[in-house]
Amino acid sequence: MRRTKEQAEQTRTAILAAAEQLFLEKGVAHSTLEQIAKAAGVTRGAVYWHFENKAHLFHEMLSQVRLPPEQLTERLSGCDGIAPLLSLRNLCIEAIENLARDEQKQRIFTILLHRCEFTEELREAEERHTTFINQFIGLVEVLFARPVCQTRLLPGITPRLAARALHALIVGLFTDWTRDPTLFDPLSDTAALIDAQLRGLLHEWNPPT
Amino acid sequence: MRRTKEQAEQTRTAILAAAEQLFLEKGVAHSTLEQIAKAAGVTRGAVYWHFENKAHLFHEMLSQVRLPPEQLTERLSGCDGIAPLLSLRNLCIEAIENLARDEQKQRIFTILLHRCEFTEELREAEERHTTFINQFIGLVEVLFARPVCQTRLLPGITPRLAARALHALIVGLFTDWTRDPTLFDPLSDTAALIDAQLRGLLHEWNPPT
DNA sequence: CTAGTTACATACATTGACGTTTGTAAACTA
DNA sequence: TAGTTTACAAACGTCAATGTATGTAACTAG
Repeated sequence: MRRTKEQAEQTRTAILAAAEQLFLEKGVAHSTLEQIAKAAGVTRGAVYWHFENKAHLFHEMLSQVRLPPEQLTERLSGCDGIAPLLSLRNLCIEAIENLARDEQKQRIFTILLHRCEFTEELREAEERHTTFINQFIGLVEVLFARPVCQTRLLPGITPRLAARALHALIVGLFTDWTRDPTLFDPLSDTAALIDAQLRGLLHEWNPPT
Repeated sequence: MRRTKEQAEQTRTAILAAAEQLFLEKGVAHSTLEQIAKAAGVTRGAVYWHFENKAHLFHEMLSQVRLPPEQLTERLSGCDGIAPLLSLRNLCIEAIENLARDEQKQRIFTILLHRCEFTEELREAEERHTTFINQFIGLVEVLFARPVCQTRLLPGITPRLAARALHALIVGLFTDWTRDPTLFDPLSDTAALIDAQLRGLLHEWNPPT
């Protein structure tokens, strides 16, 4: 009954897909490897063959959507041109719209935000997540601190505060929307929401309509 | 070894406190009743005497900080006076500042946001949570929809969108801050952050300094 | 063609968490 | 003050989940 290499790869992705679904439905801690195996049409033997344990399986699942850190840095510090703020704005809008379009990302972010406890065994995954977030905030702060940008910040708004505000809004939108997708339509409302936030942070923010 | 009534109440609160601490450290699903009992200086017998099971214990823990729905309604629809928007603004600021001052609230909200999976057994708690959030958003939307307020909304911003934006910001700030309390100082920065958001939603938002 | 390896399935042993039951002193109550 | 109830502790039985070990058929390299 041994499978060929590409068949093995298929069962591996089947296990990942089943885990995704079960984590979403019942939470990470409450999903058992037996259930995952069954949902994938295999036994636990297959799961243990492809993954060390549940934590590693979870980790591999996250790697499917996590964009490498370099890419984020590139995108954010690459906003060099004439309009770094506009680039940042478009990046944020893109991020949310991508989430709205990619169903797998939706599932995985829903799991991250609502269906998992960051405890000891998932510490590695948590650290990656935290690192990513801090990197985002840091890069945005640096961007806001550029002379061209900083002069446009309204009184009382520091680069650091602006970066925090923007990230909080994005996280909040993700959180609310994954909890209840009928709350708003990311594909039509995101730009207005991001622009509203930026309008409150900057002088004369007039983005393209 | 039987205790008096008030001693019994003490062990009850001791169990709740121990649960709070353990949920925070290891997550809800990964905390066992045995560990909780031990941390409270009792045995599982005491836990089962005071609480039906872990889900009910969790629920009771939440009830310690959840303000009753009527109170929220009262506060929000009670913003009748001359300046409903200012009342709303102050309410939001207060909420975050309260969190910053009350360590128990911090722990419990951290658990809610980062240390629990909303699965079948916690469904009741999740529903209460969701209901509360939806009520908040609904009430804020109604507030923004009042003629006095709606005329001040910037073009492209509907009452619904404004309510979503405000809630998303607050949730994001809670989420980010409970994850890393060094990110900003709620007691000094909150007002600026809320005002920035409102400034992006409304005409001529000039809050008191 | 055959040895070795791969990709699993199956079986096993262990643990641990839960819920329940029983025991029991001390505190109430009449 | 005797009986009753309270507030637990301690012991029991059960089951589910994990990790591991073993079995095995098919693929593959030489």
